[in-house]
Amino acid sequence: MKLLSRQEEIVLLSIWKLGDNAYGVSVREFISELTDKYWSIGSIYVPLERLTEKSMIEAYQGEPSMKRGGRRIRYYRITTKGMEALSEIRKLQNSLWEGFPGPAAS
Amino acid sequence: MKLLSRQEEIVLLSIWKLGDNAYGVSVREFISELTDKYWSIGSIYVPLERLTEKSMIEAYQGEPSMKRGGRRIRYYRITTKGMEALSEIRKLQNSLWEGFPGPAAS
DNA sequence: TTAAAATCTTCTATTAAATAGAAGAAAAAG
DNA sequence: CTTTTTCTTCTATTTAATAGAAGATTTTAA
Repeated sequence: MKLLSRQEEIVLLSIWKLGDNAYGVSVREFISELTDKYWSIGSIYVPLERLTEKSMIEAYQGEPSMKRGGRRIRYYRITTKGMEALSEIRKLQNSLWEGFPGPAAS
Repeated sequence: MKLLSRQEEIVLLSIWKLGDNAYGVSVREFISELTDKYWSIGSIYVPLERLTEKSMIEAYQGEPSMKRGGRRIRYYRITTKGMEALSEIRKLQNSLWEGFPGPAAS
């Protein structure tokens, strides 16, 4: 299996962390706060679509009417395949980073 | 500063690990063994050149005559800037992966 | 001493991913 | 009913990853 790209890793983990509140806008906010960087709309939605095509995440519709103005929300959840891809990249990272000085992983 | 790409992370850390034996072919071998995957020549040399342009690594010539047939070897070492980029990406990974089930980082 | 083989890098083309943001859809608020 | 908000779709552009042929340099072997 091909390795996860950086952005795929970040987006996947964000979805995992956001639980039942993972959708385009919330993922973007989460990543912005985490990295303290600007992220364009496309830099979130394009990977979301690609990860969906690869079946690493799947989309589902939220409740028909939720508070606040806006379009119907397209939520995402991570799939088994997505979790496997994360585990694989983590194993690689563990080998690669072994012995590196500085703060250890949490 | 822009985040390191996946391949940049892998190549940088390989150079760091290989110490005074880091050059194109040895980096490629190292990564192949680590990942148990095929890596084309270009998938190593292209990032090496880009990292050099970005001053995250620097090249130096090896001894004029070393054993084995072959062209003069172009060795690399990681720079301060390269180490900083690694530290930055590691910090991000530590936040991102916090709480993820499975083997912790080493 | 030349030819062949080995080791290594340069070069360039192609494919894939990241980044950017305008435009539009849907719902709530005024 | 118009405006404002929230959210996604779409598509263009830039950047990175992948591939491997070709060429350079050195050793080995004939």
